[in-house]
Amino acid sequence: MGTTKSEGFSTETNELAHLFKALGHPARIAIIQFLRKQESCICNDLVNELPLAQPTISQHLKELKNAGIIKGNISGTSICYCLDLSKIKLLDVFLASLSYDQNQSCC
Amino acid sequence: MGTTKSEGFSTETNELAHLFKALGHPARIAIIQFLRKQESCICNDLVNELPLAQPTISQHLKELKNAGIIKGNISGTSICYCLDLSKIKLLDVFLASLSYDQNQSCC
DNA sequence: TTGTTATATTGCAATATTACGATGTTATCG
DNA sequence: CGATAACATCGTAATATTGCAATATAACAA
Repeated sequence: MGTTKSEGFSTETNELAHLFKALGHPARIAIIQFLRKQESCICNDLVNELPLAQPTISQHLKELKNAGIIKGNISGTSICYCLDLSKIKLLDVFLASLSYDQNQSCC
Repeated sequence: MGTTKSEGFSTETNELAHLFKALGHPARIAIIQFLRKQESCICNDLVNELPLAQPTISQHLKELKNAGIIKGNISGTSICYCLDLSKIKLLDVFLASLSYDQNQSCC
């Protein structure tokens, strides 16, 4: 155990969980907030922005890329990372679907 | 290590990460999907719906409650769990804020 | 070539998460 | 009262995550 049991759940459920999990770390939220703030999406100075060592940041970027939340292009010596809005939209749709039902019958 | 470093990040960043993390497991997504599907929000038969043992489900419910995503009221022998939409809305607002900027200058 | 800059990968220690059997707890039923 | 039903909690094994130093790689500059 320690392993997440994914067999009994639908593909959609598993994908949503995987995306949410990728966002479930302050460093990764901070990366996304920084990307949003940036004019360009080149983020070479992330190391100076976050209170984490360079390998740790690299690891978090990898996880976000793996989940499909950001995409990166090599641009000379640095790398250009940008948000992939299609995945964000998936999450947005899911969360929005929760607000429609107002069966507040007991709570 | 193994411990998440939260000191260097803003309160908002940490809270968002904490909420997303709570959603980062298929069982917890399934619980929320089930809550959405239900007419009433009494969810005593979650044990029959999910491919997990009762203590495991109880643990996941606790985590969702801890994050403030669901709230539970005792109702006789069973417990009534419902979504707390205010937290959902926080996430919704964050995700929506990512879609406004269209600085697709490189990717 | 040598050096520098930007990033990735490896390896590991510390800690967290997941899952579940066993066992509590609490309310209701007979 | 005792039995049952619906949870919660405890304890623990297996595995995952986090963070970083050390090291590798790759592109460019001098």
